[in-house]
Amino acid sequence: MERRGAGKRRYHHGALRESLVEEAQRLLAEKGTAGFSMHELARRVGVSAAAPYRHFESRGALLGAVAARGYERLLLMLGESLGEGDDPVHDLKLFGLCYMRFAEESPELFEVMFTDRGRGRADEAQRASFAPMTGLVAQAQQAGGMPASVPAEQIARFLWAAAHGLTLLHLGGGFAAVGLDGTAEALVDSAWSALLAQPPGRGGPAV
Amino acid sequence: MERRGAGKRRYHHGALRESLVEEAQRLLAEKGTAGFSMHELARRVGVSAAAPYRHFESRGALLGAVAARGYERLLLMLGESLGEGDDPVHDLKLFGLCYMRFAEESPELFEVMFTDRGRGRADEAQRASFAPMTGLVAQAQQAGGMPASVPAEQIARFLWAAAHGLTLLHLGGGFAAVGLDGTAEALVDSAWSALLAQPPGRGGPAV
DNA sequence: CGCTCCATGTGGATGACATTAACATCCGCA
DNA sequence: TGCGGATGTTAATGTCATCCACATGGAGCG
Repeated sequence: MERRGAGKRRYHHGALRESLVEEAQRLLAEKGTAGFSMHELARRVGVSAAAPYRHFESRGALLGAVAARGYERLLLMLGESLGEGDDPVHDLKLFGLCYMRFAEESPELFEVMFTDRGRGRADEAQRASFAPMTGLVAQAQQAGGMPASVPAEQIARFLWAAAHGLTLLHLGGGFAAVGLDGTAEALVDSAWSALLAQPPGRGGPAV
Repeated sequence: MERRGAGKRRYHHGALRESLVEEAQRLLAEKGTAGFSMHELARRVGVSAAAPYRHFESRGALLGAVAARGYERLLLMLGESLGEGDDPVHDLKLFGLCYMRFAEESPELFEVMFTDRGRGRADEAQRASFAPMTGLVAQAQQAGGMPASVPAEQIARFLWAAAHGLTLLHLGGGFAAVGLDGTAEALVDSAWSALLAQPPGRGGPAV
């Protein structure tokens, strides 16, 4: 009840929507996706349990907003990590690294982002964070750092999937369960080695 | 013991544990992980809401058992799909394909299997389904179908992650959101192409 | 054959949750 | 100044997970 230190308790919060999304991130990080509840969120923000429904249709919608926020942050991080390099192959690696770091930093947020079956702006955001990869791959192909025999989009999609899978197995303890593990850096490194090491002879379609 | 079709209602179910796990899979497939509830499960099996707790410590434990069942099935499928081939590289591809097919067939089960943060025999099962890959990679390396400059386990881990990521993005609509999509087969194919296509010049560590 | 015991079920709490409905406030605008 | 809708509040409703005390009945013992 002690909102605003000055003792003035306003009936109207004034910036509930925003506060909700922010606090939701914290609550999520604390309790995990499963432990997250509207009731507790409202409690923390100092508002009644029904109030959030004036701003979000449902718990899912609220989480959708949180996910959107997450995508914004991810995009920001990706942008920062890339900016300067002029080696697209290197940038692609940084991309993967950044992806993993983000997930490592806020696993629950990451989960919400990719779990949000309920649609939202999520698709758009996902597209936005994927787009740069295709560009980088194309650059790499032109620079001769990557095989041009496969469409850039296809390679990009594969790289994305690899980063995604690496990330999830890492977070979920999949690698540990199998007796392998390591930091995000080590994982991306090893993935990249596996990827760039060339099959001998010809790259024939053994399949 | 199965349902006495016309007979009397037995106070003791006789095979509750088993029935629960079975029905849970159906319920899960129907309602999804989030929609799954102990109450409804009990209702469907024709038993009181408390009964399941005689057999499982918690909802999580029940789901853990379902996950274990899932791993069994996955292992079976993997075993079947591999059996005959003598080309390890091809087998690896089949492995990925099988993985995706399984997930496509029972997305909720798949989710439960890899979401089960609560531990259980899951680790063991995961290890078991991963193990064959390392072997196949090693074979492929010896046969010259894969670069030997990288440890087999590392490559296997990477392939696993790739398959996992491909699967999740496929299921979650990630690819569709980005304007790319396709069947499991097409996805694995394209991933494999991307993987096997050789970088030109030298495979130097650009990074 | 009858009796007792324990695993397995039953009913009925408890406390949390998501979501809604009906009512209260108050901000901004005519 | 006064009013209407946006934003909050309280008080349900119905579902959930889980627990407790009691019921049942099959298995083994006498």
